[in-house]
Amino acid sequence: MTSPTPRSPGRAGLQNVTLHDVAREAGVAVSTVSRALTQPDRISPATRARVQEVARRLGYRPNRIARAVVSGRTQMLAVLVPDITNPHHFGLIRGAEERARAADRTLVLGDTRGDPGLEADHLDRLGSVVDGIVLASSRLPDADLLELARRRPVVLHNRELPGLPGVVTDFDDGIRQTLAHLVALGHRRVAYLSGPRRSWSEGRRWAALTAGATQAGVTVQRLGPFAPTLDGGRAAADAGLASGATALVGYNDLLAIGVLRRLEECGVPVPGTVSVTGFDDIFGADFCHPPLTTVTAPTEEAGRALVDVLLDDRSPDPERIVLPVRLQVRQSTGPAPPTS
Amino acid sequence: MTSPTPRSPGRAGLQNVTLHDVAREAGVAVSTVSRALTQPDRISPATRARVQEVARRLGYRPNRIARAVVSGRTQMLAVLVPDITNPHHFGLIRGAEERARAADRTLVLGDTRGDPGLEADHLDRLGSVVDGIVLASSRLPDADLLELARRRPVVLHNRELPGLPGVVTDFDDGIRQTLAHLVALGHRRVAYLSGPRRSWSEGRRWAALTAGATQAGVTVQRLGPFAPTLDGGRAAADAGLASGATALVGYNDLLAIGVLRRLEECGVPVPGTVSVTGFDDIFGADFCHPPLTTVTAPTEEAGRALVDVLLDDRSPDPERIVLPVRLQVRQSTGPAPPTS
DNA sequence: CTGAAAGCGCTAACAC
DNA sequence: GTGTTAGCGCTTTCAG
Repeated sequence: MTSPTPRSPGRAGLQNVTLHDVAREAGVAVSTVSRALTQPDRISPATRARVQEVARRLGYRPNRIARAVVSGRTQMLAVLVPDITNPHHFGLIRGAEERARAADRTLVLGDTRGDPGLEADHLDRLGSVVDGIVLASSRLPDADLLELARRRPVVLHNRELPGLPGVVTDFDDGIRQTLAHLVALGHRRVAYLSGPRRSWSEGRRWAALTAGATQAGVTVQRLGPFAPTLDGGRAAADAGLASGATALVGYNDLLAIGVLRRLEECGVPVPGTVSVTGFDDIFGADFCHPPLTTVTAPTEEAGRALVDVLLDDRSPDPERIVLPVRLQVRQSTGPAPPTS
Repeated sequence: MTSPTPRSPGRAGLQNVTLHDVAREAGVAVSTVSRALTQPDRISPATRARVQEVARRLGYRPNRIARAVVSGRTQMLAVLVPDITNPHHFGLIRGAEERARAADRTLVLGDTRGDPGLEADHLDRLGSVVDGIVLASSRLPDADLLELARRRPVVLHNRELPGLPGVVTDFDDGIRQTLAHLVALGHRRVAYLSGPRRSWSEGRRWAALTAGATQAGVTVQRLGPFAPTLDGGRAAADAGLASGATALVGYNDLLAIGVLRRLEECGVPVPGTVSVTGFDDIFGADFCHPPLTTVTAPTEEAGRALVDVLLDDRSPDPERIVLPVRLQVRQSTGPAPPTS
C-alpha cells in the first residue's frame, strides 16, 4: 500500500499534469495533444476543442524544462549584473526588458556581486537554461568568456573582448568632458578615486584620465582602490582630502555620493573646498547634497541594443556598439579655490 | 556533404559536448561518466581519473536542463518583485541571496513591473525551471496563487493568503508609529498619498490609517491613487498641498521623495508648511532634502526568512512571519504650523 | 488528421 | 566497478 500520488519526483504535494494524463483522459495520443496545444491548425476542430477542454479542466501546464531539452529553447534571456542594487544598471535592465518583452522573451536577472566565482556559478546553472546572456561589466577571465560564448549567445556590456559582440559606453569621452569641465573651472590638481582594479571600466577610465591630464596640463593622482559603494566613498573622501587635490573624480556615482555625504558630515564645503564628480548619473545623483556633477549615458538604449544583438545572432561578425555620453553639470563642481 | 557539426539544435556555431561524447572518447559507458562526475567515490580511481581528464579536455559541461527533467531539480530559486529599481527590494534581495548561496542555490530575479500579466508570464516560464519561488507584493489573484502553489513551493512577501506561507512587514504598526509621531507634533489634518489600489499593502496601510486616525482624533483623507514612483510623487505633492493637510503620509519612499522634490521646486518649506513621511527607508531617503522621516523594516531579514521557508518545505502548516518596523525620524517632519 | 515511435541529455535501477 | 536499460515530459519524423 503505497502513498496515493507519488508520481512527481518533486516535493510532497506537488503534482503535475502531463501530456500523458491529458491524452489518456481525452482518449487520444500524446502527440495529438502536443499538436492541439502548440500547432492547433494541424488538428481537426473537433479533437482540438476536446483536447483543449480536457487540458484546461485538468489544469495542464506544459513542462518547459522537458520542452527545452528537445527544442533547445526556453524563450528566456538572462542579464547578469555585478550589483543589482546599483541604480546605474536600472536603465540597462529596463531597456533590456522592453526589448525582451517585444520579442516575447522572458528576462531573468542575476546578481554576481562583482565576484567572478559567483558569476561563474550563475552562468553554470543559468547558462543551460536561457537562450542568451547579457553580461554587464563581467569580471570573468577572457578565456572563460570565450568558452561560454561557444555554448551560448553572449553579449558584453562595458567590456571589450575581440570576437564577442558588445555595447560599451564611451568612457574616454566622459572622462575627457569631465576633465575639460574641471580645467575650465581652474582646477590643476585632480585626484581619481578608483574602483575595482580588475574591472575593465576602471582600467579604461584611468587610462583616459592620464592621457587627458597630460594633454590638459593637469596633475592626476590615482587613489584607492575603493569599493564602488557609498561606504567606499566615505573612505575615499578622506583620502581625497588628504591628497591636496582641488577636484575629486569618483569612479562612479555611488562612490561619489558617499564622498559627498562624508564631506558634508565633516563640514567640508563642496564645491568651495573641493569639487566632486561621478560617473553614471544614477538615481539620487540629482537629489543628493549638493547635486552631483556626473557623466550620463543612454543606459536604456544600451539595454535595448544588447538584447537586439543577442536575438539577432546571425552575427556576420561580432557587433560592437559605442554609446555616447554627456556631462551633466550640477552643483558639486565649482571654481577651484584660490591657491594658497 | 553536410556541414561539419550540426548536432545541436541550437544556433549556428553552438556545439555542446555531451556525456556520450565523453563516454565514447574515454571508452566507457555513459553511466560511468555520469557517476565519475557526480559520485566520484563509486568509481575506481583509474577510470575516474581518465573520465575526468577526458571530460575536461573535451570541455564537457553538464546540460542542467536534461538533468532537471529527470531529477526535477535545478538548484535555482526565483524572486519576483514588482519593481526591481525600487530600492525597497534591495534588502530583500540581498537577504535572499545570502541564504540561497549558503544553501548552494542560485537565485534568479524577475521584474514584473507590477503587472499581473507579466507576473503570470514570468511564472509560466520560470515556474518549471526553478525549485521554488518568492513572490514579493504579488498582484496575482488568490486563485492563481493557490494554483501555482500546487505546482511549486511558493512563499509570499507582503501579501497574505490563507494556505500559503508568507513573511509580512508589520504595516499596521508602522502606520501607528507614524501617526503617533505626527500627532505628537500637533498635526490634526493628515492626507494619505495612496499607492496602487489593488495592492495588498495599499489596502493594509489605508485600513491601519483610518483605524488609527479615529482613535487619535485626527482627520485623514485619502488622495490618489498615485504611481509609487518619483513622478507619482510630484503629482501627489500638488494634491496634498491643495488638500489643506499639514502632514502628508506617502504610500512609500519613492513617492515621498518625489513629493519632497516637487515641494522644493515650488518653494514650499518642509516641514515648515507641511510635514512629509514615507515608508520603506530606501536608498536615498537619508540624503534627499530634507532627509525623509520614514518607516524602516528589516528587509534583509525578510529575504533570509523567505528563502528559509522556501527551502524548509516540510511545511507542517504554512508558516507566517511578521517582521517588526521602526519609525526613522528625520528632518521632513516637524511641528504643525499654527492654525490660521 | 492522427498515432506510433524515436529520441533530446541525463540519471537511476538493475544486472553482470 | 561498470555496462545495460529504462525512462523524465516533450517534440517530431514517419506511417497510415
